[in-house]
Amino acid sequence: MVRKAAKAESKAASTRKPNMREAILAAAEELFSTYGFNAVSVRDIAQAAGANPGSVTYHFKTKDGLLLEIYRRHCGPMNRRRSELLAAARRVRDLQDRLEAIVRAYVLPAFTSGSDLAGGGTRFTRLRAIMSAEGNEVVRKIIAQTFDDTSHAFVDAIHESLPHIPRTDIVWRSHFLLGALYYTLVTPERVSRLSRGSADGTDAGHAIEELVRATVASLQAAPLDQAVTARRKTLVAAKGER
Amino acid sequence: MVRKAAKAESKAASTRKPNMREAILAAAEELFSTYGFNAVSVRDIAQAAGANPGSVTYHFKTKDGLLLEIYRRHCGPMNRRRSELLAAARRVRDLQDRLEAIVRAYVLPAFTSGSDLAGGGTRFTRLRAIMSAEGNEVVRKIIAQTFDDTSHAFVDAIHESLPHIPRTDIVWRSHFLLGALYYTLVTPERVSRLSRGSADGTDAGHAIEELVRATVASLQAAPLDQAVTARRKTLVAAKGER
DNA sequence: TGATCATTTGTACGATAGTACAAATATGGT
DNA sequence: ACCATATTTGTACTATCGTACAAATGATCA
Repeated sequence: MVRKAAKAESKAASTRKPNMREAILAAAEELFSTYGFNAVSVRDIAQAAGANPGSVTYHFKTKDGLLLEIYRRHCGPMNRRRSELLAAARRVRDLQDRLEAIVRAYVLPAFTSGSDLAGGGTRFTRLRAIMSAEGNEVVRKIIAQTFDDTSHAFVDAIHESLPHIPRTDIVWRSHFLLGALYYTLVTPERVSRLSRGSADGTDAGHAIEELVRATVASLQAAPLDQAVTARRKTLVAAKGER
Repeated sequence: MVRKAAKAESKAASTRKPNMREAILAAAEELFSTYGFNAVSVRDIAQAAGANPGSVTYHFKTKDGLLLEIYRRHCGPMNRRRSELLAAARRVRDLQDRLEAIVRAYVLPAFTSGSDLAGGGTRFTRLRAIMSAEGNEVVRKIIAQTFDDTSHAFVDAIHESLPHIPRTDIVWRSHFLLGALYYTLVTPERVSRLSRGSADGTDAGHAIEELVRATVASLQAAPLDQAVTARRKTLVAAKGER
């Protein structure tokens, strides 16, 4: 039915689909990032794109190939943007300001895509969040070979701004940052619900600010080793914890 | 386990041999929490449990019903444990200690299940993480009606310990906590990888400590509204020192 | 225009999905 | 031991999955 309507329209106005390949990519990105990879069928994507299932096979060979292409499309611009912002952040003199700039350089490109239109970055990061949960094998390889370099660069930069914090703790806290970022994009309505309407989880700008502030504070916290010893003094009557 | 209905008619299901039912539940929990709900078939579960596909239908009617039962099995004990720990935490005098105890009361039950075997809590929380990403409708209802109460209670308790922080910020930061918790359980190997082996992402005990410390620090951070003005002061002070 | 190549369509195939259901079997009360 | 019922098994039905492939259609250029 959709196909028929589209066909009729194209005949009447002679407005062909400019690029079916792009339409399929856009539809797949939207559907995958909303329902997950496994829950979306090739036919769903084709229908949403106004295309034929066979076209998907033609352009991307397999469903995994389609996912791969989506990643290829976004990873480059996003990590390039991150590198730029990170380089700029490194040049900030004030240590406190520099740390915040570094965190912002990591978070910002996840919300604003450098290549696509409105919400492109958010959509792709939501997709990454879902894929990391579903544990797709194709994605795992891309992540390891594309994002780990970036992550290492950020950990190093943060470590420079916080020399007294062990690298291990910085890794943990950066990991928490990514988890918080993912979760916010996956279930933004939860924030609205829990705050009883006083906060809007879908407000990307506000989410970034909250996330940056919380992360900077967590990064500056005393590392565990010092914490435990400092804590031991007052913590005696609680539990016989090892 | 042998619950007997008091002389009721045929409908009372007295489970004489809980083995198979339990085996199916355990297998489903393990598979769902590893590969996601959509990627696992009823036949996979049956085979892993050493059962017949028909048995799954008999005991749980549908695949969704099986998922529902897994949630029912864990939600009660976990939230009860949380309430206990939260009540104890509220009685802590020192505000700093109290805040940490509250956060710990939220995190701890997610790792250690009160009802099941070793790793039961971790497994179930991993399942929750995956389900929140996949966006299953059945689960969404349970979450909203079971976990939001608990979440509200924790936000309130935290707000009592940090009266000067607006509730909205506490909601955001608690949200980040849950995201970090989920992500750590879903991809623990990433921590090991990024830390180049100096940290073990699967070490639940250590993960808890890192998470609690980071979260407490983030909760204590100046709220966003005040951030700008507070920042001005330190900037001026820093200028004066140099 | 007609030939050539790229793309889209339509359809089909084998595999697997969730679930239903009758037959077979195990179990507990009397 | 017998019966009633709870459970397990085996199987089949329908729907949908990813993908392949030939035919139809569109576009490009000599």
